[in-house]
Parts: sequence; structure tokens; C-alpha cells
Amino acid sequence: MKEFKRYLVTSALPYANGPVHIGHLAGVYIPSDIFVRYLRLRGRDVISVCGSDEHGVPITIKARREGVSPQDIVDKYHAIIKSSFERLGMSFDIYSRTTSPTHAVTASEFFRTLYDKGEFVEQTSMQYYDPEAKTFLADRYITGTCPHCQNERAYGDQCEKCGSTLNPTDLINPRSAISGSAPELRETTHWYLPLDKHEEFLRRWILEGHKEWKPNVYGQCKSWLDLGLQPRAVSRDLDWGIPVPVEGAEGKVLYVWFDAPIGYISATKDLTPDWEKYWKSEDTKMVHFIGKDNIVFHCIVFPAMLRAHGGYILPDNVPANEFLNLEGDKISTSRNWAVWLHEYLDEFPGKEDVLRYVLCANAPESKDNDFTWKDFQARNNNELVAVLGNFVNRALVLTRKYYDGAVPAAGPLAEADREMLAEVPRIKAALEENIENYRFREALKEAMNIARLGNKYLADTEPWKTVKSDPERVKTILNVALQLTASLAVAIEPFMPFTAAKLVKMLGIEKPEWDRMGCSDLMPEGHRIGSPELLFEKIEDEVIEAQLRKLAETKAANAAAEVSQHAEPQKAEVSFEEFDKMDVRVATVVAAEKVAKTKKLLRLTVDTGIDTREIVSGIAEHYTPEELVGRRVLVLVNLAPRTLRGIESRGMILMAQDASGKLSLVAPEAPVPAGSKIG
RNA sequence: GGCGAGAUAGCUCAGCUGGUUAGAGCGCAUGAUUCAUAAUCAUGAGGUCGAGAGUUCAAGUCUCUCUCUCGCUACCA
Repeated sequence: MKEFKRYLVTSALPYANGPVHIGHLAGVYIPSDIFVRYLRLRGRDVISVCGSDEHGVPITIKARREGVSPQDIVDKYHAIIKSSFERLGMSFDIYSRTTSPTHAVTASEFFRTLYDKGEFVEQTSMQYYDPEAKTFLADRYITGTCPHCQNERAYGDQCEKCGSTLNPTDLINPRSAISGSAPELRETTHWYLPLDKHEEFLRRWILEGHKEWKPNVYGQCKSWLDLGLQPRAVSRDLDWGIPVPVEGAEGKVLYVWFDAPIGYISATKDLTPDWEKYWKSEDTKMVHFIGKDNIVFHCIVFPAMLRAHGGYILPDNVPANEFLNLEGDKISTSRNWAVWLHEYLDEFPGKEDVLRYVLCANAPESKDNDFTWKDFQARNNNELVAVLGNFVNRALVLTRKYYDGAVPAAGPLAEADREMLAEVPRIKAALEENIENYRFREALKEAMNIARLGNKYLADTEPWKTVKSDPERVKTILNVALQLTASLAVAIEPFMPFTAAKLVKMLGIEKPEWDRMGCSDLMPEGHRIGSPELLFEKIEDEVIEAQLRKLAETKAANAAAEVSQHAEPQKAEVSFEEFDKMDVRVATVVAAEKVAKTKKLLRLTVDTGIDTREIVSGIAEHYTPEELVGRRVLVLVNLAPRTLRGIESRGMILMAQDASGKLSLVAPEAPVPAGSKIG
């Protein structure tokens, strides 16, 4: 096992086009904060860096939509994210941003170094250009009609209605989102990082050198490597971002995914002049905390960048988590299906640790998980209140009652006392083992075990009874119980820093060092404890119901929005002659089969009354071949033939589509023979 | 279609390189208890470990096939 002298912990840079929600917290920030708080408690040399990711196209689009500048957008969300992190007790050593001056220099120099070393490939391609706005258009800036579902508001990279992934040139009737004019194809040159050149190295480094990475991370990397790596563009034609530091590259900026991870480096530079010690010494352990959507960038692209640059260390581990769902549905910023951190902090003042606890206890460490308000309530009431809060309260109240708040002296230890005290070092070891291997939910369980065992210890020794028969014995019991509360204060600190601080204050001691956990002199004899307060309070049903109502309202609003959104405006008027050109017929499906190696395509043989012909239709996700045979359908028979997957498709089956994209056959109400005309 | 991850008690999850009656927390039932925020403690019920086949003296754990969920990727009206 390699010995490291210091740690560099990075947490995924939140994208500054919206606030942070519980999914981000459970996946990235809570685990990261537990890890660094633990390392600090152990006296390790550790720095934790993070910051807002503020470049990229989505921010410019949001700015345009709201009629403000991209800078306004990132200023707004950077402030919200930064302050909500602070309020949650995130203990970054620095929370920076990628619009900082340091970052501009760092990212620029990084690019230039790779450029000068010849680590890039230059490639010219045809891209849409807006002649009116005099700018190349990013994929997202081009709208047009989706060739698949005819949605007229599809984007150049994706149709949000049918979910298809598109290229800008796929769009029918493309338009610039900036000026509305028709874009033209022009040549543009970009720089590409030839990942294929680093493939062999990455393969060895990850697949052979890091078998200990989490299965989801390792598997995802293997999947990418086995597919074969392709050169990846690192520049974009855009006016928001870090300019490409090359002569003649005016109007080009670094691709956001190139500059974002460099943000970790710039943040470190802003934090300490000693930054190179953390980034360039082999005895530094670098750990990237991210969500599963970032695996490829942190395990493949960024390491390739660092290696191409030279002089930098690579991550020792990338403990990516899976996703957290909310009440059974995927969290979505655009659909407002989320519990927003800043809203939670306002609505649940003083309950920062409850959220931290629940999100850690239920973190999606090995698979996607679900956050429910009912579970949130149950964990608070049955675990935090009943187990942790209750144990501390019992110990402190008894001490006040019997000894007026002064720690009693321990007499000779009985078997039960020794057994109890011996548990703590065992728990301490388990905590260390689990945290250092990124198993935070298991670690949290161990920390809670101190309180659990404490409750059992009190139930077994029954000081409230013994006090009448053997008051001397009770002194020992409560002394032991108080030592436990002090150990507890250290053990829970990485997970629940606010509660730990409150507990330390109630005990009237300094925060004990990690290695003193389990000692039996943490609470010295005669020391006066402070006044007991409750660490946690019950959360009533009404509070949970209110949150559920809020989500129900969101759901209703989304449904309403979807309906209005999809009642698309009427298309341009057509003459009767134009309409009459369409030849729509009733036809009967005589045969149907799946097109091999496709997910959506069916090859249909239909009797149109005119002839029997083949039509390829993308409805395999909505209809099975069996249920189609014999069905009457409407077919546009004089549509120009098109060849799909080597099959000539002659005509189009008419389908109705609902808001969710579900397709439904359209057929005459009464049986009408094949070949009947529609019109 | 290809690839990856997951599928274990009502719920959320542990189960390392295959080895005695499959574990934990919560929930549930019963009992005990009252120092404590009706909190706690004990006991118990509850699982053909997604389905099927195979390897083995022995499989939740290895192999193959299949099903479902999530993700990546390809193809696509």
C-alpha cells in the first residue's frame, strides 16, 4: 500500500445555470465533505477544492432567454450555490469559479502547452454559420424540424420531444436561434485531443492499475476503452469562455469540458502558493468526488489531458456515486423535480445535519436510490431523535440529576463497563476502514452504533434503579456513559458537524482529537457539563405532508405546461391543390417483423389496395409485430421512398403522438376496405 | 443492437478471494422498562438470495441463457 503525505480532494464543479439539489449532495458533496473532515480530524495534510463551472453553451442560452448577460447568470447562481454550501457546512478550503482571472490564465496556459507540444490535432469541418449574426452556431443554437417526429422546435443536438440524438445537419429547415435566419454551412477549424493516442496508457493505468475502483466506475471506463477512444474537440465557436490562445483563433473558446477540470487546478492556485506540491508530487493522493455522469471526463479525458501536459499526478481514486431519485422519479432541474438545497435550508432551519444524515445513510453508493420524505422523517424520528439524541440526553440528564452536572469519578470497572468501553476502539477502526474506502453509509452506521450501544448499556445497568441500592456503582456507570458521549462527538463530526459542535458545547469540552476516541478520560472527573439541550426534534406529519404537497403541485404544473407546450401552433396555410397532392390510403398490415439490430424499427408489409409494399416504421417501442398484423392503418402512399437500414421504405404510416412521445395508430372508425382514399 | 452497472426480508442495504442453520437498520408482533423527545431494551415472525440450466463434495458468491431497472453508445420514423 502506497504511503501518501498529503491529500488533494476535488468535488465536481456545479454548473452555474441553476441551484444545487439533493441529488448533487448525495452523489458528490456530502461524501466529499465527510472524507475531508475525517482526514482533517486525523491531522492529515488535506485540501478540498471546488468552484462553479461557469462556461458553456447552456449558460449563454439561459442568459439569452432571460435577456441578461451570461455573466449575470453565473453571478446569480454562483452566489446561491456558494452560500447554500456554506450554510450546509461544506468545508471546502476554497470555493472558486471558472470565470476567475486565475482560471483564465491557468486554462489558457494549459491549452497553450499542449498546443506547443503538438498534443492536439487540428481538424476542419463544416458547421452552420449565421451570416446575420456573423457567428458559428453551437449545436444548441440551431433549431429546426426534427426529422423523426416533426417537432418544429428540435435542437441541433437533440430533439427534446422524441429524445432523438441529432446532428445539426439532420434538421429540416434549420434556423439560427440567435437571429432566426437560415444558417449556412461553412468551414471551421478546431483542435482535438487525440484520446486514441492515450488509449494504451489509460488501459494499463485503469484496467490493470486500478482494479480497486468501484465496479460502476471501473466498468464504465472499461466500456469506453473497449469501444475505442476517438479524438475529442477541445474548442468551440462561441463568445463565452476562455479564448483559444492561438493566433488566428478569434471567436473560438475552450470547450467547457476542457476548461472545467482545469478549474480544480486554478482553485488550488487561488488557495495556496504551494499549489504545485498538491498537483505535482507523487506522494499526493488525489481523489475526485463526482456523480456517475462525469466518470468518463474524470477517468479518461482529464487524465489524458494531465498526462499530455506532463508533470501532473493522476487521481488515485474516483469514487463516483450513482443517481438519487426523488419520490420515484428522476430528479430534473428543468422540470423542477428536486429538493433544492437553498429552499431546504430556509424551510428546515437548524436541520442541516438531518439532511446530511439522511443523504449519507441513503446515498446511491452502489446503485440508484430513492429519496422520499417519508424516509427522511423516519430516519430523523427513529434514528436521530430516538437513538442518538436520546442517548445523549439520557446521559446528560442523569448526570445533572444525580451529580448536579459534575462528571462523577469512575470506581472499579465491572464486566459490563469494560465490554462497553472496548467497543469504541473497534468502532473507531471500522470507521477508518470504511471512510478510507469510500463506504460512507456503512461508516455512518458504525458511528451511530456508539449511541445504540450506549442505550443498551444504560438499559442493562439501570442507573435509575441502582442509584437507590448502590449509589457508588452509579458513578461509574455515568462516567462511562459520559465518555461515550464525548467519543460520539468526534465520531459523528465528519457526518454531522453542527450536531458535533453542539454536543461538544453541551459537554463543555474541547473537541477531542480523533485518536483519543474511546479513551476513558475524555470527560475528566469533576468537570461540569453545560446545560442539556435536545440535539434533534421530531418532525411531525404535517411538515412532511407540506413537502409532498409542494411536489404534487410541481407535478401538476408540469403536466399543465406540457399540454400547453404541445398544443403546437397551427402550421402555415396550404392550398387545396397542395393538400390534394397527398395520397393517404387505408391499408392493412399483412406482415410485420423487427428490423435486426435496431430498437425502434419495424419492417411492415402492407396491402394498400393498390399494391403490397414494404414500409419501415419506427414504432417498435409502441407496437409488437404480432399485434400489428391484420390491423388497418392509414398510409401516406405517395411519399418519396427512403432507404432505411438497407430496406426501401415506400410510404409512411400515420400515427398520433401524445405529449410523452407515445405513438398510437390512426384508423377509420368503421371497417373500410384497403385502398380507400382519405380526404 | 453493442457495452457497463444493478436485481438479497414489507422498506433501505451488507454479504471479501465459493464452505456450517443468509445478516444489519427501519417497519411489524409480543414482552420488559420509565432516566429519556410515548424515547429505550429483549424476543420473535418474515427471504426457494430476479428466472432457468450448468460446474463443484459444496453457489447469493463461479459459467451460460433469459427477464426487468438505470446509464453509455449505435441505429432510427
